[in-house]
Amino acid sequence: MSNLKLLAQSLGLSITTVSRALDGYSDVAPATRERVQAAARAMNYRPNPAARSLRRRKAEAVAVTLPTEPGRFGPPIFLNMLSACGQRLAEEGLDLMLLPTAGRSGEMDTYRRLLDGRRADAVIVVRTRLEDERVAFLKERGIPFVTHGRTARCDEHAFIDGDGEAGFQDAARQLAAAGHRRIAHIAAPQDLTFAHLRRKGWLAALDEVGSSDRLEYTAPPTEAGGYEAAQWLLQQSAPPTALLCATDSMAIGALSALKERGFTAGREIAVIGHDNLPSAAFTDPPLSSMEIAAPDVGRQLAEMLIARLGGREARELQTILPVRQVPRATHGPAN
Amino acid sequence: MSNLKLLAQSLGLSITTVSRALDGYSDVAPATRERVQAAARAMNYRPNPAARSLRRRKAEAVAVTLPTEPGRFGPPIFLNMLSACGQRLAEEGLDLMLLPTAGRSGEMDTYRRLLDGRRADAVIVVRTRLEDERVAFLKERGIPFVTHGRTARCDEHAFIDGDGEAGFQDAARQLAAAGHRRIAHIAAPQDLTFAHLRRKGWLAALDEVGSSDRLEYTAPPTEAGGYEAAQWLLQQSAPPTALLCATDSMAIGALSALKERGFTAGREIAVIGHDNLPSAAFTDPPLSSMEIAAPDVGRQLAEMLIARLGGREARELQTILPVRQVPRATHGPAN
DNA sequence: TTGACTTCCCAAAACGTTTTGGAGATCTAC
DNA sequence: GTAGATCTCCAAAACGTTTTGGGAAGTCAA
Repeated sequence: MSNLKLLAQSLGLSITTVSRALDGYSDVAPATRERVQAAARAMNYRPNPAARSLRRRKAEAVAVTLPTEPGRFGPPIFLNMLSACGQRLAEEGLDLMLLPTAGRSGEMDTYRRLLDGRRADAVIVVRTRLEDERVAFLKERGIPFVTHGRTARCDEHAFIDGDGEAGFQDAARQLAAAGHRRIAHIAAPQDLTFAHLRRKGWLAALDEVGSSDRLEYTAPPTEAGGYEAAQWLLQQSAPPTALLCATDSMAIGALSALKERGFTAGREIAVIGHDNLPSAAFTDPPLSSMEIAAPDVGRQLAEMLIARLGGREARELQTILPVRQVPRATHGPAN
Repeated sequence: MSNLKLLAQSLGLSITTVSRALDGYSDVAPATRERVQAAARAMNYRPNPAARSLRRRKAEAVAVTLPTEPGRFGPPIFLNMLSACGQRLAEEGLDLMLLPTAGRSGEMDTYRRLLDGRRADAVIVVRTRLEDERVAFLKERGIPFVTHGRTARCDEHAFIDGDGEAGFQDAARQLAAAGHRRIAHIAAPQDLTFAHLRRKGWLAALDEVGSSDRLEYTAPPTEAGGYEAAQWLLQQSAPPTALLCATDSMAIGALSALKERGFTAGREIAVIGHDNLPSAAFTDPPLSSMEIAAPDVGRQLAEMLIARLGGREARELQTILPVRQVPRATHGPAN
């Protein structure tokens, strides 16, 4: 549209001065600065982002890579988080790029292209795994990044995560206190960090209350996975009286399996999930769940990214958010 | 990392020739071309995107703006669609930018910034409204764009959409054929095009079968909205025997309301939704729904964008995808 | 008056591509 | 042999910023 040259000409100034005036340098007279700013507004001048990032050698953009496994992608609220994150980044003049990666093999290719091409100044990594090659790669290259979820070596990088371990420990403890003795866990694949930690919390609570049963079944983190898991668990010789599910999606599948076998969740068998999906309040019976007790994970994520880009140490940017129980109707006592 | 200058030096060629060799121009000798390409691979050269787009005067990026209304954002599968779209765009060297817009007022600001700054060559508009100022703005500016969903004047722009009207007409017709006489509609706000069209399909079917009842209730397209709508409809003096819901989320809320009043969906009262959410198969009873009968809306969206950027006329890029019924257990006959 | 300091401004050189407008060979046809 | 065609290649000029390294006035102290 309009550029510095035009702006400078129309003001009878040099490009340099106009540029510096807009950037608020101190070596331009206040009067001139205001004149320039007014003119810029009038011509609604916007710096050309390509030219700017060419010169500054920065992309002024953050990328988030989306592992597009066959099937669904993560919890449905995920887009909301990204959206909140993008909103905060935009305030800082940073674009948010969506980088879908096809399958786990293409993932690293995408990363290489991304970084060789300097298309982003920083990266958001989601769906972290305990041993995450993406994280290793980014650390080796020295690119700032923040992960959504922890890894085995997360003491060495910035991350934000909910305290799923404590959440599951709490939940299992409460179930035990309510008289449950066989508290089963419906687990998600254990290479995913969140799944690992939630299981760990469950185990810790079992240790705590001295229960020796270790009923569990691992399945994909979907409704179908939860259904399959519940089916299997219920046909054991000593079936569980409570199902602690890695995600609400799985819990919803489990509810369906219970119903099919004539059980009422919350009476014969307790069910608890995690994520507090919008639909959790509307299952039958309404699903007891838990959720991260912060309204703005996306924004916090952006904040950490910005801090990291500003040079803050990764060690100072490690947030574990508390998880709050959302009791509804399915966590009832053992009968 | 490495640039044309280095590459040219190491090959004893000029920058021009290297550039043209990589772009496959015909005025460079085949032997040279291959030598250059090999060297580029070896040094894993990637053109600097900022420099390229500065010179080409193109952003090599597509933006999608996300209206972040308070609360949830659209159907949960949405991110999957974007992901598929981004994947196809990446093959074409186009980045996908996420542009969250805060509230309906900030929306146009975001658009102006986006386009004044030439940050994107094309735009994806989602959650279209019947009278959509975003569309008007883009058309006025002459920026290529594709909408996901129709508008009142969609004959003048590229769009992709499911045939919700036919889907709802089918569904209502089938309900009538099964003996239902009071088929109510749980509508989403009518400024949203998809909501308008689905309602229209419902009305058409009622006309067709000569039903004069026009039971309906409009609410936000969420579980809570569906719950509220069902509550209201069921306490009318002549309550409906079937609930045709604008979305599965609403249908899930409606199911919950039915249960609360002691009804079994699919027996006393039929319920049908739209979207075929992953959880629809696991509600109690499993929710009858419908869905777009195409596996790759996201990819098709990308394809249209690419065609549009390639100069194809908007008129030739208007896709209405058929909607397929997904009968489960809640569309049962009137008793 | 002079020299040192400020204050305000600017010309020119980057950043890494693409594109324009040839230039020097080599070949073809007469 | 020579005029033109044809093949290869290249120097230089963009694209629109930011940044470097001053320079020309004006101010102040001696």
